Amino acid sequence: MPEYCPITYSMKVLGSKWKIPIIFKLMIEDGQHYNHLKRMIGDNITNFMLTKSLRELEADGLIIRHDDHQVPPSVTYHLTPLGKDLAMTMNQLFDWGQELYSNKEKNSSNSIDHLKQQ
Amino acid sequence: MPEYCPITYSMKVLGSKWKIPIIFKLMIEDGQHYNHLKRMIGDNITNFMLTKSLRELEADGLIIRHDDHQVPPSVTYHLTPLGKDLAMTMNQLFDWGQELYSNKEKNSSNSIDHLKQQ
DNA sequence: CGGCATCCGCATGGATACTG
DNA sequence: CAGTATCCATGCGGATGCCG
Repeated sequence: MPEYCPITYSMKVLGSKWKIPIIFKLMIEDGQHYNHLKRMIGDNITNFMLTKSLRELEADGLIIRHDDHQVPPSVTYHLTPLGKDLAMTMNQLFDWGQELYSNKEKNSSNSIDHLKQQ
Repeated sequence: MPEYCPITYSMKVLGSKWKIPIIFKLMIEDGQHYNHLKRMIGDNITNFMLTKSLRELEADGLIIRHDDHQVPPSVTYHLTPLGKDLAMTMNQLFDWGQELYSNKEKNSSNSIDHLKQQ
């Protein structure tokens, strides 16, 4: 059964744990090498998950894997136009995330204020 | 350890399976009753998951639960301003999802074309 | 350098039955 | 009508080790 809602479909493609960080890093600097990407993400991603995520992003047409066929291996990853089109949406999600966060902070401090008044 | 990236934070809040459909339905028609919402989503969501999702969305400040304290029970769910602020982002994700989908279709038909040429 | 193979724990989500 | 309470399956993601 196909996925009819484009939003749900987008969430499926972007929703796994490391996809957004990867795309975000490639937006900052396109054409990064595997290990450079890994270091930028923070080194807490395993090789397995990084490779898996990159292959899926490639299959979904968001990035392109460029292999120089050298020894030692040299592979770079680039955003496709489709991948780059995510920039605007990312910015909006970023802004909304900050709003969400400050909203939560506000609620927390309200609870603290409530305690202080006792 | 807090979540420092607002985008990743947003994805955590919106990422579970039924959150987006729920918000989307409330955008179409705000103030829906529990069972009406359930029917609109398609009846394949269980009571357990719907309740769980609604409670989490409420805790995150995206929706408000309004209980009329009647017998029989009458409960409606409304989007908060924060929830409504998602509309623009949703629209962009919708457009991008369609782009993503047509991109995939194109690749599929290319494969078919390739086969046809043999 | 840029991966892949394997095993495994745990969280997410589903099925079913029951209730104020 | 609007939920709860349990139990259970699956799959995502992590840990570790090996490879061309």
